[in-house]
Amino acid sequence: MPYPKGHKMKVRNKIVESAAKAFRTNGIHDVSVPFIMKGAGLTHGGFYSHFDNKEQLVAEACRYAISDTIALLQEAADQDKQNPKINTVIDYYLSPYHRDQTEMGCILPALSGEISRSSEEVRQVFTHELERMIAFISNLADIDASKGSALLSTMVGSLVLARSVNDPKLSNSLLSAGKQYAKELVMN
Amino acid sequence: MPYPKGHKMKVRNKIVESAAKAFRTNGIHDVSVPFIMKGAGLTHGGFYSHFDNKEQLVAEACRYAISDTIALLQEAADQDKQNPKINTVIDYYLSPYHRDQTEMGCILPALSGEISRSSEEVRQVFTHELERMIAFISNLADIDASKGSALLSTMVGSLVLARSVNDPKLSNSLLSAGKQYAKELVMN
DNA sequence: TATAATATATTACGATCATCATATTTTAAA
DNA sequence: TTTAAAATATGATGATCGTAATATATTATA
Repeated sequence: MPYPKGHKMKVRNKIVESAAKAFRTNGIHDVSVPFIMKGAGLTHGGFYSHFDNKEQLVAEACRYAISDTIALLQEAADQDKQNPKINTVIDYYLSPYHRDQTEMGCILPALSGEISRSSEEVRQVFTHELERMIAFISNLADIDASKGSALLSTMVGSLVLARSVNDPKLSNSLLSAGKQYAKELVMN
Repeated sequence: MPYPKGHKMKVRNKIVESAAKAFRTNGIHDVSVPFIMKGAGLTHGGFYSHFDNKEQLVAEACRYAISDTIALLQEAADQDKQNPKINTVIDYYLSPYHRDQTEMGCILPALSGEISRSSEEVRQVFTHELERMIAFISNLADIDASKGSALLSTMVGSLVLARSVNDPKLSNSLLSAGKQYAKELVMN
């Protein structure tokens, strides 16, 4: 057996990571297989020994990206012992930093639009991961899933709009408004 | 002078309309110039006598689509004399009908993700139209622009998530939660 | 009806895409 | 050190893209 045990799996993970980064920055359709492979330090040829097609990679990259985001938010919540943890998460989520740092940011504002036009396979994965995200948020805020959904929707909507406008002042005000009313929603 | 006066302008408008429909259904990058022209009853060759490039059309289609949406929401608001008008708009915006009718629906949930990765020209137009949308919503709900922004964000976020999930029950619950808390936001 | 300006269609170009076939490199085991 | 399986790279295919050049069709005016 050539190549060390687990080598292929490691490479496969690097491809998924590269894709998850690239998709969040540039969208799904705008990112090519060769570009993703280059980001993983490879050439395009070997792609199909790892995945059946691009759509399969999209599904895996979605799963990876949401898990990553949940872990990141959990970490942010754990670090701050003072505020209600949900407030820390809201502040992080709707910060200028998160708005401008698309590469490592939440996948929901970056790709939801495209996902809604993707294959059933991708939407299936996305659905499952979104449920996890809603559960995470609701649990952290100690609210029911319905209220948690509305909270997440406000966060996602504010971020996606803040990212799409040209005017920094308007963008910041979208973030601020989102933060304020997201927190009020949790409390009332 | 061949062709009747204003003929070219009419054709141009048909191209913009065709693009606005196609983009909302299939995204910007996934829709080709030949496809748009076919939707307007033409072939692709004449495109560049109407527009400098595709990006210019994207900008015009965005402007057209948002104006169209505002007019549609205004009409819905005017028809219902009983409820607070904003509630009628919220109910329409977060209805299963609007979720499933992407072709004529609001551009914000459909294209915000892609717009945030578009040219300055497109983002400039989008910014201006979003400001009009916020003003319209705030005015209708009789709230300030900050609260109006948060309201619109909640509506957009709920719809974009409801469109991207695979499970009808989850999708409907995202709409319902959005409706409920959007209305509460207006009242409190 | 003939003409000429204008609008549209046909055709083509180079680039890039997803995908695949084939060649080359890598390295664990013999 | 050799070998052969496994992983990766190279190169090619057909499709489609945005864009442009050129040919054809249309129709208000003369």
